[in-house]
Amino acid sequence: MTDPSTDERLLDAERDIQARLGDRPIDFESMHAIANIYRAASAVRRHAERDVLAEANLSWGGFVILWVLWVWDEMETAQLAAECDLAKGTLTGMVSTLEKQGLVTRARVESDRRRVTVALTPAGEDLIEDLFPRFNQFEVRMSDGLSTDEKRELARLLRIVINNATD
Amino acid sequence: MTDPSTDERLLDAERDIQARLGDRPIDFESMHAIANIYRAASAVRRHAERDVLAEANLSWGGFVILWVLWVWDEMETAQLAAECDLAKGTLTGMVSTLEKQGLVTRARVESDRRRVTVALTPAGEDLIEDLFPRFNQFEVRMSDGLSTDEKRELARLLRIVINNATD
DNA sequence: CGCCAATCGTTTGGTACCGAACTATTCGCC
DNA sequence: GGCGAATAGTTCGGTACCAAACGATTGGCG
Repeated sequence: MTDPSTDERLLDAERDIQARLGDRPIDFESMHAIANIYRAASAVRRHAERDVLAEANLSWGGFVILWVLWVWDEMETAQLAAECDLAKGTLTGMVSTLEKQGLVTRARVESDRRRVTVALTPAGEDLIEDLFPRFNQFEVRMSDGLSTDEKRELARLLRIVINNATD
Repeated sequence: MTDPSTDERLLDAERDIQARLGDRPIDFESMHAIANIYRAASAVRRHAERDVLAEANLSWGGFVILWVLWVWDEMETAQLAAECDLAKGTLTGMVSTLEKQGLVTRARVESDRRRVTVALTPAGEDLIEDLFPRFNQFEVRMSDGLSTDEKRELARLLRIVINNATD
C-alpha cells in the first residue's frame, strides 16, 4: 500500500474508473480523504490493541471508556455512551466486561432508579493512570513525522468531517 | 460533542489530566489528532451504512471488497485482503456472504490449487457501478466545508499516520 | 390519585472483525 | 521421488459493535 508504485496504480485506477463511469463526475479528492480516514483509523486501532492494550487485556473501546471515566469521573450510561461514541446497547456489554475485570462499578441512581452511573474502581484508576501515558506515547509515535501545526491541522480538518457525519 | 462548551470542557480536562500526571508530559496535539481519526472514521462509517449502503444490504467492508474487485478485476484472496485492509480470516467470511448474495464468485487457481481468486458476478458489477457514484457523492457530503487543497492535505497527513501504523 | 407517554438501561439477533490453530497443497533439498 | 518446511485459505473462539425490541421506572395530565 505504501510502495512507490501504489500512486501510479491508483492514478491508473482513477482513469479506469472515470472511463467506466463516463459522464458521471467523480470527486477523487473527497474519495481519498475519506478512504484514508478509515484506513488510518483501523491501522491505528489494530496497532494500539496489539502493542499497548494487549498486556492490559483491553480493547480500544474499553480503553476509551476507562479514559472518559478517568477524566470526567462518574458518569451516567447514556452520557458515557455519547462521549465514547458508542451505541448504548454496545456500552452495556462493554461495561459488563470491564465490571467483570474489576475495573469499573455500576450504581443505580437513588433519585431515579432507571438511571445507572458507572465509575472507576481503584484498580481501574491505577490501570488507566499507568496506561494513559504509555498510550499517549503511542499516539506520538503514530503521528511521527507531523509537525505540531500539522497535528493541529489534522485534528481541525477531521473535526469538520466529524460534524458532517454527525447529524 | 460539537457544542461550543466542548472546547472549554476539553481544555479543563487537559489541565486536570496534566495536573494528575504531574511530571510525565502529555502531547495533546498527538492525542487530539489520533482521537479524531478514530471518531471521524466511525461516524463516517455509521453514516454510510445507514444512508448509502443499507438499501444494498452491504456493510462498509463488503462495499470495499466489491469496489476493489471492480477496480482491479479478479484478485487472489491474500492480495484482496491486503487491499481491503482486512485479516485474511475476516475476508473469508465476508466473501462468503457476498457469495451468498450472488455478488462475487470464487475460483480455484488451476496452476496452484491452494490459491483462490475472487471476482465480481454481473450482478455484483451492476451493483457497484450503480452504488459507487452515490457513495462518492456521500464522500463529497462528508468532506463538505473542506477546500480541494484541504482534502488533499487531509489525505496526505493521514497517509503519514497510515505509514506509521503499518509496519 | 391513575394511567399513558416518555425515558432509562438491558436484551436480542446478527454481522464484522481479529488472531491463532488447522488443512490442503506446493516447493526445496537430499 | 519423497519428506519436511513453507504457504494459501479456511475454521474456530471470542469480542465488539449496531439497531430494534423490550422491561422497568418516572412524570404529566386528566
